[in-house]
Amino acid sequence: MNNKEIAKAFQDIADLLELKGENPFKIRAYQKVVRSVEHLPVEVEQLVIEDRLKEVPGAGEAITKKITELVTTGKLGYYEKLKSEFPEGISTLLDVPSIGPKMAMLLSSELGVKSVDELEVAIIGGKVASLPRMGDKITENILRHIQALRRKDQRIPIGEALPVVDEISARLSGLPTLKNLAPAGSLRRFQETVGDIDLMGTADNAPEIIQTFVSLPQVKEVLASGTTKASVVVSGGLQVDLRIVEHDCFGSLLQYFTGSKQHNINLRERAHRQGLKLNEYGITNLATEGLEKFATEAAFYERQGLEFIPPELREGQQEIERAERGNIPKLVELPDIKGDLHIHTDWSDGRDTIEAMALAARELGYQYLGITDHSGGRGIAHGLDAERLRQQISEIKQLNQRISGIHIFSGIEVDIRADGSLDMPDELLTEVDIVTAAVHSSMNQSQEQMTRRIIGAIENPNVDVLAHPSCRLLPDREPVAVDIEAVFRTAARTNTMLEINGMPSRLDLKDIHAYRARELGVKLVINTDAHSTEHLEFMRFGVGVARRGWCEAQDILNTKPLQEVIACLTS
DNA sequence: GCCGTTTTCGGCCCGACTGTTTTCAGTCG
Repeated sequence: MNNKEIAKAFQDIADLLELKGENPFKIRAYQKVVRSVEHLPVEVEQLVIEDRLKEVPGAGEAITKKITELVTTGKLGYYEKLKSEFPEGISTLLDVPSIGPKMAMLLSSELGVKSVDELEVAIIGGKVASLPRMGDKITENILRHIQALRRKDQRIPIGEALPVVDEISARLSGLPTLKNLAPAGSLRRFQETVGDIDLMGTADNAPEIIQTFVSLPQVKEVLASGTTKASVVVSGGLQVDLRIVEHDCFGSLLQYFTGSKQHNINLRERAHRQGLKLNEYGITNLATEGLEKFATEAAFYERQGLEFIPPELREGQQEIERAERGNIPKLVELPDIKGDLHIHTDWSDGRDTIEAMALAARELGYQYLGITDHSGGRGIAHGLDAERLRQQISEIKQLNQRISGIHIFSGIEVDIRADGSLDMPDELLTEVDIVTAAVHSSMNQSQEQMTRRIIGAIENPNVDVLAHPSCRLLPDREPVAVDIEAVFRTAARTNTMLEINGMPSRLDLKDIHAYRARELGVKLVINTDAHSTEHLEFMRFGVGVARRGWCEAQDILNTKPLQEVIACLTS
């Protein structure tokens, strides 16, 4: 049973306990464990085997026992019993925003409603509005939420959200009185998907700023517009909120709206033990009731005796304990990156020439660029065969003599065939500077087959890097079934690097996998998989994932200067 | 159900908003 399934079972337990009206703190305990399991870099099954469940934040004696039962038997008696106490489907009502446990139970007990569809019928039939404490406004609101739920209203990949923010920020940053404009929320934490966008800033003339914001050309609909805050929907359906606040509380406000929820809960619990109360306006000393304000987040954390915690780490894992000890890593940053080692050109399925890509890379300040076009393999458009790869190697040699200021590595993204063999003869792989291996076909293999296939490839001494290891595509294609832990252990043993692919639809390795690979001593490389010069900009997405994986520059090959990379690739 | 620089019981993050209420419960982030 994988972590996703375990998390779902415990989320369901939390929902049912809510419907039951259980102690809210008990419910919170289950929810905390759900979030922990979702962020866990290792499989819970593995922790059960090694008797290490106590390491899961929030798992105490009772929940540890329940997890063990669920993992070892595939069933959980407590969960089954709980489910039997409620009509099936009732917890799906909780998926509708504005419907909580109390209302769900009321709808179920009074009207027998147990699905969103039935709820809609009941509302239209006027049955819901006649219930106690219900009125037309509530039912209209529920209907709106049901329709939004159906429309799509799902979370948007960060690759789509960030450009929208950039565009809006560029427009607003022209306003001379607006300061500190920054996104908050899951976008700032660089989660791979975001629900909506929260922008924050400080200004003396908030109403004017808000007016400019709601009048932007990309705004399709204004949901709310006040003197300090506005909500709009921009083209593409994304909701964007802008909040203008006083300069002197900006630090605590930004911290509050950045979250995550679990991080903030943990932080406040800790503050409470110190006799302090945290809120978005600052820190209150509970004894004196005096409020201290903070213009920056760093000062806000410092006042609590904590090192600054970068937003990407604020997920309620071990970041607060680490900050207490002054032990927060110096995370890798975009300016640390000195080259890109996985890109495509018009020799295979890329758009631009090798030279155009190299010049664009030089423009970004890079020292090197690795050309890794596809091998001919199974139907990949214009893949290189042995003969064309030789030609390309020779062209790269000539280009390196002609172009200064950037070094071009020859390379190949060689296909890992279904049987685990590579789609290019070994003698040719020894002639290129960098060999990147990747799965592009037969993705439905069993976990056993796929694991053997990938491990076989990275055991080949000519393979330097395993590209996009899970092969997932956001938002639709699930990762292939593979024992990722076994892949990491093999990569560590064979000194094969794993890629963090920054293409927004991939982000693969993902954050928690990057964390685990690094922990096991695997060297990582952040690439864009660019198919055109513009795609080289995807590097920031890869860096964002690496930061969420607690990676420092030293963990990443392409933060090294050219000579070190050459030494690494030839060793 | 968890957890401990007020420890093995008695606490548990904090505030805003909304609708329906006549003082607050429910929901959300």
